[in-house]
Amino acid sequence: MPGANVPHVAKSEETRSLIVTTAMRLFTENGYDRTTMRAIAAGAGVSVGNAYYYFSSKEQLIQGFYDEIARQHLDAARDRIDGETAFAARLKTVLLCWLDIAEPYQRFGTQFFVNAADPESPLSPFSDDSSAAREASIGLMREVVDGSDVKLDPELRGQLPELLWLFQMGVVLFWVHDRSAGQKRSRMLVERSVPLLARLAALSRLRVFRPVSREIVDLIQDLAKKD
Amino acid sequence: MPGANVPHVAKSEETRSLIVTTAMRLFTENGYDRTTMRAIAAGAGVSVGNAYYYFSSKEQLIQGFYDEIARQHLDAARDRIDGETAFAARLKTVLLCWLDIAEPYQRFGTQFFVNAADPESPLSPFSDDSSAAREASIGLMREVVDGSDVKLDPELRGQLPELLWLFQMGVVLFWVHDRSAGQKRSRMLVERSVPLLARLAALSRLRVFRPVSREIVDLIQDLAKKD
DNA sequence: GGTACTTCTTGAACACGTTCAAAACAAGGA
DNA sequence: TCCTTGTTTTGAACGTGTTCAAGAAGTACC
Repeated sequence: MPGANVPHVAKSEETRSLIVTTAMRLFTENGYDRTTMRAIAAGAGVSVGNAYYYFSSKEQLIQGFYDEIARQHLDAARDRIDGETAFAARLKTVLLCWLDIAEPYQRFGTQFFVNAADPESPLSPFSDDSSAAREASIGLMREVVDGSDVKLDPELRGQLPELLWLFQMGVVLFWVHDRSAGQKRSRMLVERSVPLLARLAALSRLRVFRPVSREIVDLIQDLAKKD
Repeated sequence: MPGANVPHVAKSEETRSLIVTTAMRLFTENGYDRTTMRAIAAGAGVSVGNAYYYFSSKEQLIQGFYDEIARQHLDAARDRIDGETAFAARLKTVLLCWLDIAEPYQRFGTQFFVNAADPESPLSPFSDDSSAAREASIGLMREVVDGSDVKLDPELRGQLPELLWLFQMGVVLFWVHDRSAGQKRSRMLVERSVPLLARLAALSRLRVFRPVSREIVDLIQDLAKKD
């Protein structure tokens, strides 16, 4: 039973965290590829085999790190959109907030998202292993919509958080390829695409646009089935 | 000077092609990861070092293969859209044609596109090394637009081929993650999204929609600058 | 305290992609 | 025929991620 003084459990958790901390430090210092498992183990003062006892692969080591970014983003974004009621402003804030938090890690974040692009990898944003993080992110987008005063086709409203999450994945994809200073191209993408999205969403209530809007929602729903 | 009977040059080219052929066979048989460079070399009856004399890496081996798919797609798609004048039909045909041609290779195609997701990799669709193939694909999309009778906002018309190419990249991304039999989910995506795109494109001429449409085009143009 | 059981740790060994110095081969000129 | 120069081929060796049998350390029960 876990308690305040159960030394062996604490020790184990300590070793685990020591390994992941060392790994993150070395990744940021030298990049993912140039950091070897031997170096991580040596830096943490354990054997290679021990690192593999806690993490099943080198890839796995960054999962914890990914969770950390996601957690920071949720907290910071919730804080920043509090009180704001305009849909576009809320969405823009959430996305820019992600760019802020992820900025220091872009260098090896790239490597991370390359691994994540593998559909077989548990790091894929679409995988079962990522479903908790994914649901949390979609939940944030739901807050963005629900906390705003935007008027929407009700059909669209239910689906919108998921669509916004997909859009965020698109922004991340762009960010991974973004080599501009301070990722200012990614910021431009957000600054300018968000108002457009907001206008498109508003247009969804127009009669000419409605059937198209409905069909888009239907299609996404069908594609999401059994995935 | 290359001629009909310059045996040593022919020999070199023969070895190169023998290696790539063997590699492709083994990749399709066993998958990319499970095929070792040693196995490829052995299968081709050469030494490992020799394979590296012709191809600088294992990744590089699939570049030739990628070019082959692209070439087949260009030929087959041009053939299939000949005579068709409806924009939606032309676009749908081109995209479904790609799915047809790529189908046998989905198994290790996945691995290929994972490598391609790395922005640093020469295999990235956005890299300089891929610019020739990229331009060819965009050119095909231009044929799709120009050979059709679609009426468009002229601002949009110039940019549309590039946008359609981007859309195709999106379809490929979906396809990579598609585990359904015969990739029927990807086919559904194409079948149903293309008519929607066509309707959206047509809507671009409506007064309410125009400013939005213009801004989208501007944004894409700015984002494409110096990239 | 001794004994069985689980958790944790080790480092040698393996398989793979990749490199490289050296050898083999080809071709042209003396 | 021998020498020179450039191309092609070799396979041992290196560095890497990963595995695994073995042992050490800790825990629980008698």
